[in-house]
Amino acid sequence: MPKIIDKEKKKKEILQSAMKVFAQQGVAETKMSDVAQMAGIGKGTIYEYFRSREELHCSAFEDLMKKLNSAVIQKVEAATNPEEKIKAGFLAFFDFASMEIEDFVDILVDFWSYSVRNSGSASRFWFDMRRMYCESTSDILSKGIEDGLFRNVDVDKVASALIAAGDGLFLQWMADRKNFDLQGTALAVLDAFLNGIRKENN
Amino acid sequence: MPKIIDKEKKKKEILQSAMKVFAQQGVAETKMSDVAQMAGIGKGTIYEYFRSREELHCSAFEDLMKKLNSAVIQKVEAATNPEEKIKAGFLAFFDFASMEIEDFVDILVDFWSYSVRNSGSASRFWFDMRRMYCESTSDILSKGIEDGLFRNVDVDKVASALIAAGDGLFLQWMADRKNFDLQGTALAVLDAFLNGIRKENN
Amino acid sequence: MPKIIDKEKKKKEILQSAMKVFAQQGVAETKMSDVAQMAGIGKGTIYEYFRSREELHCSAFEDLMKKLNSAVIQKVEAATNPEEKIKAGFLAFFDFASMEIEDFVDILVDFWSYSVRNSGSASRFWFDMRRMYCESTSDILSKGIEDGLFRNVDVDKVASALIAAGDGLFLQWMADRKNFDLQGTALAVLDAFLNGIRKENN
Amino acid sequence: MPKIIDKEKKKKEILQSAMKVFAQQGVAETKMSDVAQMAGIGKGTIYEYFRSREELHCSAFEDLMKKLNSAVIQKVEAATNPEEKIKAGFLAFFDFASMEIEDFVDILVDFWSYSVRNSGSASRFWFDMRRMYCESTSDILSKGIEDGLFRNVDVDKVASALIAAGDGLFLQWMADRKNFDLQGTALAVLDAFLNGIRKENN
DNA sequence: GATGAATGAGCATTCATTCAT
DNA sequence: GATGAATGAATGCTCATTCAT
Repeated sequence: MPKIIDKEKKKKEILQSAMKVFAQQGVAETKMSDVAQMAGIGKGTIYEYFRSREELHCSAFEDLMKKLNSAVIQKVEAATNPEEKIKAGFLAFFDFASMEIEDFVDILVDFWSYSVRNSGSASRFWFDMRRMYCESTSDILSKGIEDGLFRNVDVDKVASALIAAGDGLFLQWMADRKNFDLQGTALAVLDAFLNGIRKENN
Repeated sequence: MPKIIDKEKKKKEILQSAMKVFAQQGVAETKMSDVAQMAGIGKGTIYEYFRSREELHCSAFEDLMKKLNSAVIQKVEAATNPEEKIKAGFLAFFDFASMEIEDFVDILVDFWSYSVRNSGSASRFWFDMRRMYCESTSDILSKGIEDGLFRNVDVDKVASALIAAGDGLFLQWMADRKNFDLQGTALAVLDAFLNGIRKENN
Repeated sequence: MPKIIDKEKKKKEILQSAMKVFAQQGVAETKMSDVAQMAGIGKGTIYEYFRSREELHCSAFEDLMKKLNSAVIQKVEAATNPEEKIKAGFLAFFDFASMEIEDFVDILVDFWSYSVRNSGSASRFWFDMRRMYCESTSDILSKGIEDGLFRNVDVDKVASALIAAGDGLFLQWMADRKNFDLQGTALAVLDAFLNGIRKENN
Repeated sequence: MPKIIDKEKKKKEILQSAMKVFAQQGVAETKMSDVAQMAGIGKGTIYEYFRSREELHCSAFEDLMKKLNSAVIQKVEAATNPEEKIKAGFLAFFDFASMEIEDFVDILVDFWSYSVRNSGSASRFWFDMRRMYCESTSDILSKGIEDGLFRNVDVDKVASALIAAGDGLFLQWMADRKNFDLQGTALAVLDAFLNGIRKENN
């Protein structure tokens, strides 16, 4: 079934082009013709692969989330103890953002903006991912408490706090990418957090 | 004997209506006619008070920032010691968001989205406010270290982390306002932070 | 009845202001508010004196025509023989244009444009004036032929030609006021015309 | 296999429709939707071929000027002696106006009006054409003087006068097309002019 | 399947006119 | 009478989407 493979491949190419344009000029300012031009195809062709502008937008979001997700999971699974897993997951987020998709980060805020207001599939992706991160972080924290490494904190809230700080740092960085020391501040945040939950006799 | 109108007052009324509509349907989706209808005036009247849609949008942003700002400052100044000031400032942000302007919070993400991409006056407001919060928080932290209350942390980074966590929590809450315990999580975040920087013998 | 006099005076003031603005920015680009501002009055006040923008425009045209008309008639009547009358009438048109209303000439083309397309009162004014000039010129020419000064030309057509040349010169001048020698060319035109109709033994 | 369209041809069709509407209701009163309706296409389609209303207007002007120009040049070149060339050029203008584009002539005054006030490309076309006519007429007059056919007149001024008379006649005709004998008056004007410059012993 | 010409609903903005004061 | 705040009809232009080829 070579045709299906081609279709999937072309769809991805269009998506990549769309994300490039989304990143360069913002989702709101991106016209279907811009995407077509960037992809080197005709405007109509996009509609062979995406039902509408909306679907293209959601697909781009979904794609971004999936990539981010797998990057984080991979790092977390590679780490060997709770504290390292927390660190790995937290930093992986920023590694991904600043290294792999450098040019695409701006899209995220557009997506956030969009997600807050919509209950569509795009929103669900973000929401689900966040919940997953929280749960995953909670589990790691619970394991750490169980292992006597962490104080007996409210794991759900601390997880939420950590994820929240991650988002917030990201936001700050986006607003001032040139001057904001993302990695350094992220490490400081981690340090503050871990000091806050680490058992004192450690 | 011409009609005498309190132009400033009417401008504010229109701004309030605009913010209501921005909050309900998003900045991008808000039409000038929606604002006019919400304000109970004609479309043309808006242009008597705001040069353009853009100016209306920026004014709304500016207004929100100013209100938020003064709310936070007031609470911080009322607190008497560094830890209380940190707490007061952090929580004031959420009090303001969830209590005073409840219906308007959605606008913030739109503004964030807008600000990241624009270097116009709207962006500057957000950026300046954030910098001010960071500096103000840094000062409080320094004072706390000086007073022997906090560990000798990198105040700028911790301040950044705290602000970041605040933004992130806000974002999470916005995405799931019904289920997310903003106040509780905020307290947990604060607790984690303060535990992380508080001198252990305290 | 002093009030009526005041009304008439104010109406004229508004008209003058309107013509100034018409001349500066063109009839099409002139807003009622521009006229009001130029006249130093409120927008609404214009409507106390003119039923509509249209009426203001027509009145301006009418006024211009009347002034031009009386200037020409005066010069013609002051001249003593047919050739001098022809010269006087022809040149009076340009004297008036370039001296008395210097700043207002641009309005004329707008009026022409308007008149061609409309059968309203503005159009009629121009049309009637033109007809009057032609008739008056024809009469002078007839008198000249009768007196043995001019060849036996078709007076109506020559009159038409002269008026036409006058309009055309005016148009050329308006298109390039800095470089076009209106008086000189007008004299050359007159010379050519008069040579063409003058009895050769003169 | 995309639809292949003769873009140039369609652009001309739209231009023709635009000129029809311009002629019927004036440039100022013509809406883009009127043009679209006349052309039997959608509003948006016009913008596929013309960047803006302004460009459409200029293109119409340019087109008219070019057509008029080539018509005149053709007639002049076909004539064999100076007097015939002068006649041919002068009458060609009116032939063209009254025969070939009958319905479109009204546009000219709008264009004149527009050109007087603007220094854009539309204005330049008119201005350049007029200058060219004057120069061309001057050359013919010079040749006639050289050949001993014409008196030693100021060729530039006489040329200007002739062109001016042409424009003026045109204007008169436009104002009263039904009753004004354009051809007859034009011939009378020519006659008057030629009599005025012709060497008396001819 | 691919295309891009065509479309028209939709929106920001303008401005002549009105009318309450 | 004078005013100017208010209005909303009107318009140029955009762009997602369609569909004939």
